[in-house]
Amino acid sequence: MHGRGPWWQERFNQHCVRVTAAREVVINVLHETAEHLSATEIYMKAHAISPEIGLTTIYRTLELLEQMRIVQKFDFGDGQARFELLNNPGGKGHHHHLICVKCKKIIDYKDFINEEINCLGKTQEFLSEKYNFQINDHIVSFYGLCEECRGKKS
Amino acid sequence: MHGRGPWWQERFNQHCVRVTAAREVVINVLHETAEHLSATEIYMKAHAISPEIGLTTIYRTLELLEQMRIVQKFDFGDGQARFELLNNPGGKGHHHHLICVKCKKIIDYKDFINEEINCLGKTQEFLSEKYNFQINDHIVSFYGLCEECRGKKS
DNA sequence: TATAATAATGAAAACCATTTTCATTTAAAG
DNA sequence: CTTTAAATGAAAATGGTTTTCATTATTATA
Repeated sequence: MHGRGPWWQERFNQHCVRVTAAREVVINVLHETAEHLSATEIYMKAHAISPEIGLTTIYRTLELLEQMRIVQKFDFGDGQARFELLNNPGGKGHHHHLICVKCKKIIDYKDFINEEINCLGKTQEFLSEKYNFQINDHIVSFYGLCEECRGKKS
Repeated sequence: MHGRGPWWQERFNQHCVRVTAAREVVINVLHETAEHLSATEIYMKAHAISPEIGLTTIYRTLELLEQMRIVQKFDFGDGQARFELLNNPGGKGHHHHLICVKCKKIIDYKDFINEEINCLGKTQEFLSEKYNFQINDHIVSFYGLCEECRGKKS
């Protein structure tokens, strides 16, 4: 069923985008950690593997991967974008977020995912048709204050 | 049942935050448009009403309102944060987003909103207890490519 | 295999949204 | 009215992200 090469190869082909060393490194770095990495963090890890890769390329690659829906970009409010591989929404690694707006703490959760996925799935199907969108994935985030921050002033 | 003064007055009191002219203006500006305004756009509108209000205050006010959960901050990927009043999640104005990752087009939708809210409500209750969070609201966003962008290269 | 055409890259500079500093003003408490 | 702490504006600094531009690598074509 599956072709040769990694799962994302096909996406590259669809988008007429070349598979380069830098892009493979970025995907591998994300695959190894897969948790909320910033562009700079990705750069440092990638740089450790292939020192010739520049920060600019990291940014360009991440933007590309985002548009190909291989990567999801997040803003948790701490001033820098963060990225996660999104190989299979609805699959194993998929999770949602619980975010403290004061200290920016983030909790990944998977509880009730089935019910949520079910419900979101219906919505996705509907929206996809109504607005003629090719929907690939979604973000669900809950916002509030964690225990420690609830006490604080200002 | 309701006290005197606008609905957000109580929040200010809870958080020991002063009600100032600038803050009222910001809330009013958001109340009038209530759609995806950036800090600069809010500044311009606020400035038109009260020219003594500076951009810095706009930023500070927005951060404050975000922490008090009077305002929700969004990142749609166009390089600047955007803000919406979130007076009543589950209420009339509440909506979710459908975002094109290429052209950054945003569609507000309310379809299936009740089912989603319903389903998310259960999750919220569960998470709230499990992680001891005071959850005030949520974001649901679908990502993909719109009709026009699906054809484009690169 | 040569050659042409296009895409990808790195380094440095530019950009620009957001934050910080600091001196001043304003609001609430006693 | 006085005191104390919070809020503000202007200007400067910050720092994540993008652009520019010259160079290199990749794919298509002859």
